[in-house]
Amino acid sequence: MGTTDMDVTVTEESPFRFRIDRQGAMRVPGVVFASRELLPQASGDRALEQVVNVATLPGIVRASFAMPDVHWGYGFPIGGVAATDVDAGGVVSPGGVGFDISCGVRLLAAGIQQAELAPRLKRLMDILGDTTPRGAGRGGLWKLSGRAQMEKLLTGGARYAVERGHGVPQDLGRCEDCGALTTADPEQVGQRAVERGLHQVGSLGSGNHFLEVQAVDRVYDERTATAFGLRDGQVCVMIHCGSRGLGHQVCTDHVRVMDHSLRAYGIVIPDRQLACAPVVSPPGRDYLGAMAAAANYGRANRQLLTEAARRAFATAAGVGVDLVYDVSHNMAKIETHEVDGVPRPLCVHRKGATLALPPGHPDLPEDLAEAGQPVLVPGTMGTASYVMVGTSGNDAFFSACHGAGRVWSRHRALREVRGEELHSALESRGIVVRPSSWRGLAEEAPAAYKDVDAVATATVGAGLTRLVARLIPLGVVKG
DNA sequence: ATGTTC
Repeated sequence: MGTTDMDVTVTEESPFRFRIDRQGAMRVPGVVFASRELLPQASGDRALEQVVNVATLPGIVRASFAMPDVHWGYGFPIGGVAATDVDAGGVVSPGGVGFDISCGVRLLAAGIQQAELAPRLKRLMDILGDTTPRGAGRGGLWKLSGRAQMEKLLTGGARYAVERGHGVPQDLGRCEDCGALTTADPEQVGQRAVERGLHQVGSLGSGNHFLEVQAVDRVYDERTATAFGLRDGQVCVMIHCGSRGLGHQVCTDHVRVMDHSLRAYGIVIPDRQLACAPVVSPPGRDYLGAMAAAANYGRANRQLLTEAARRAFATAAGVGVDLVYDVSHNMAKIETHEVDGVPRPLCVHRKGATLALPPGHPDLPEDLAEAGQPVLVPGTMGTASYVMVGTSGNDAFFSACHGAGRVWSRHRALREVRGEELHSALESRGIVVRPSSWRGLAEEAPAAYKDVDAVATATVGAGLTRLVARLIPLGVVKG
């Protein structure tokens, strides 16, 4: 038993699992999967107050969950998972998804081993650096002709990109939802969002987004790794990006609508950033349709960047690249889960958290049914990344962590780190870095993040996932 | 995260 300086009391229930008891307006308890060292208040972060706030939302069931990489975010914590009962007044909240709708990670496996690539790595990174659009406000690889074509992309996601020649059909079997949510409603994506998105398909963006060339450093589960298409020493590519200005504008627009509709639905919340509406209300349905459309934009974005990586590997190394998996870690989905022994339709918000279905789950595509759903956990520059798989004992609606999790603000990172020095330090360790800006590099310094190895240990220790493979960085293209 | 402050 311990009390934080923010007056949020956490009780250790079992290793890597802490409970926040119900109090005040909380409808359910909080549950935080972490070690004591990973608890957010250890770094002066107020995310546990946000876990408490989320527990007050209308219709929330089971608990307000936090993953080991949890940290402060807009309204909801990043690394937060919350499910509401659709048929019992449950709400959907844009803040529970985040501004970067369908931000996510895609892992590619190249047909080459680390040792074979070594003499050609610098050339590969030069090509990737030159051909991967990145930076705030920058354009992408695919310029859409106008709103009509945008609506096709918002409906078809990665599937539409592949139909237009940007990828191969096999890619779609390795995308969550086969590359497109069927619930998209492009009409709910405003004109301003469409205009911002027209020229950004196939671009990394900025902040923590990146394209990284990696090698499989260790395989923990040979059978599952093989099912995913991974082997020891293999070169991989990890792409982390989202829905750019389009997703941001969708979130902004619908937060405003819901902020104005709170009174009409009699919703009382402790923080305006939790603006929400019943899932079955017009603002709720409109947001979910727009969110799904923006999610499909994010998947198409990662599909275009995959094609750029394929061209670079073909040129620099003469080898092919296969998609391992594509996950979104900023999403809300209507899913069926048992609550008190009864299957219920729930709106599951995962913000900085991924779905992690266990082997045999009926929602898995055929070729992953036996292995389970891949969970992709990027570290930070110069650190490892993990591939994990879902497990059946996961009571957080089959959810898992999404990365290392920030501990320093961007402001503090800029005070503590110089981009040029970080670049030298990484290059001296043999990691080839192609930055977008020195400032951006400093903001994303490894010291600004939690230890991804500790996050992985806590995630597995809490029973949320099993380890499959560990990846180490060879080269980074920074957004 | 974000045409990095409508």
